[in-house]
Amino acid sequence: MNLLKHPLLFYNSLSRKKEEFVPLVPGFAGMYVCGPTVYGPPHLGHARPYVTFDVLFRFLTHIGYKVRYVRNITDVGHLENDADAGEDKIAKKARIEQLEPMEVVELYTEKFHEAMRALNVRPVSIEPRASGHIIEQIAMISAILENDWAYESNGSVYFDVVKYSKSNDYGRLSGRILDDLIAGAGNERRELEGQDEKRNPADFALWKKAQPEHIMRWPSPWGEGFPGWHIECSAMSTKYLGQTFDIHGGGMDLLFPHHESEIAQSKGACGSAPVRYWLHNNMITINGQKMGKSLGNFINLEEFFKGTHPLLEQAYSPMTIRFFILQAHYRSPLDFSNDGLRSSEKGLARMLNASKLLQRLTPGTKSTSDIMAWKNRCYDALFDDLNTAVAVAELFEGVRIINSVHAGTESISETDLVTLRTTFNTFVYDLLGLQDESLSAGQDTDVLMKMVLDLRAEAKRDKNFQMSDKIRKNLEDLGFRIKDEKDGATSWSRD
RNA sequence: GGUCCUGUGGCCGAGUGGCUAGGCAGAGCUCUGCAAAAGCUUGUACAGCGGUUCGAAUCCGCUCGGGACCUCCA
Repeated sequence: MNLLKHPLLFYNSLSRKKEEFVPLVPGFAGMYVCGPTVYGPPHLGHARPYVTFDVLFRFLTHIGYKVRYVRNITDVGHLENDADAGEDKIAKKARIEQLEPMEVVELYTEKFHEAMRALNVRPVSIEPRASGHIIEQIAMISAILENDWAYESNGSVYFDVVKYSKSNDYGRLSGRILDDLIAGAGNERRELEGQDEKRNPADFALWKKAQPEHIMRWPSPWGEGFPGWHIECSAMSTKYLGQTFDIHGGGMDLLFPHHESEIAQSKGACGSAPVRYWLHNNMITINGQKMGKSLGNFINLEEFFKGTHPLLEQAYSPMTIRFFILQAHYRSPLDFSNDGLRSSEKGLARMLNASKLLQRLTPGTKSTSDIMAWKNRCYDALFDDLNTAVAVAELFEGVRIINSVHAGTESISETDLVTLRTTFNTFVYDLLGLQDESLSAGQDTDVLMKMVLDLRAEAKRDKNFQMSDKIRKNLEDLGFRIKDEKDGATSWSRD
């Protein structure tokens, strides 16, 4: 089976339906995902897109694509909506903590990377920083100005949405109608600084003049300032993936205005639509409400790993979080709950246990399950809009087969066993990116455990169950769970 | 107010015009010195009300509930 030729479907936010993925250049895939704004610690909401698109990255690579995956670090810009409107978020945080802005950026960039490593999110191909691409952003703004899609006003540059929309479908991606935006602008909109500089409230900033209190600032043809809220992604995706590229991903909350503006900027600068397939993951909610920085209801990933947040009844390991996310389809909302996380934790343990069992399964003469059909269902799930939820369900069918063969109620042929092993391990470890966190016990522990279990086996042979049970109990108290297998062997794992 | 999404068994969560999702929890049985695990069996859900259809949880309409975006946010 040539996996590269297999139809791969994506739900494209632009067309609002599933489309077959056809890359711009056969065999290559360009992918851009909006990265984090590094002015705070990463929270559960961050985990979703980065885990989701990590799986996509892994899957595209697995089926034979040469993938360039670009995910930015936003370390400049973005206005705040409080009394200090107009001030750079990062600058504000810096002032509060008495740090240089770049110190804040470094701190939270590293925190982000730590969390990603813990979640086994693979490093991306290129991770550009907005602050390192000021020149590119200025160049793009200049191009937009030259094409007359923007205007300068009091040291700032704004994109002329009204003019642009006369010959372009501004609002197509987000399903917005410009008249509605303008109509709603008068009452519902907050008083953002600089509104009076705009020709129309729907216009958005490409470059903002720096206020005196603004610490992060760069020189530009329009004076000292900082880039607008959306231009970095356009500039960096263009630089590393080209004027038009295959896949752009991000959270649904970025549809408008961020991604809508990206399209307008790219068309304004280059004349062509930047993205062929727009993929958006849904939100993680808490008590049915979006978990987000602005709502203040987020739980940091570190708090999950340590169980330190008041809403958490226990700690949840990175792999539990990852598995929890993958058990839902990326376009569905996912509600946080202790019960949900706990069931994911148990389910994952069962799956990884089966994986260990699989390595020492012995083949029989024939197979009682259709392994090829099962394998195809696993692949079909991911080919159909990256349905990890269905893939996980199929893997549990694999778990059932593995356990049944081990228990002797089913059998498997030698060739099917090879297929089962390859497919199961490929999906669990390579594609879903799960890992067994209990395996990192170390060689010393292995040796010692073997000795202790040998002693216990001896006690059992002597029918000294009092002793064997005591050993088991003591090990359990130390966090080691042991299990007597049917074949007389004893396996162990860490809690 | 506008645009869009959504409502599935105790909980979490797939999916589809007619055929088993899956996980967790629960019940029973089997295996086992005991334990743990595992296997087998079991629950017959799709917000409500209409309509289309031979047949709808799946399509359409209405009602009710929840959410996202419209302002930085994954």
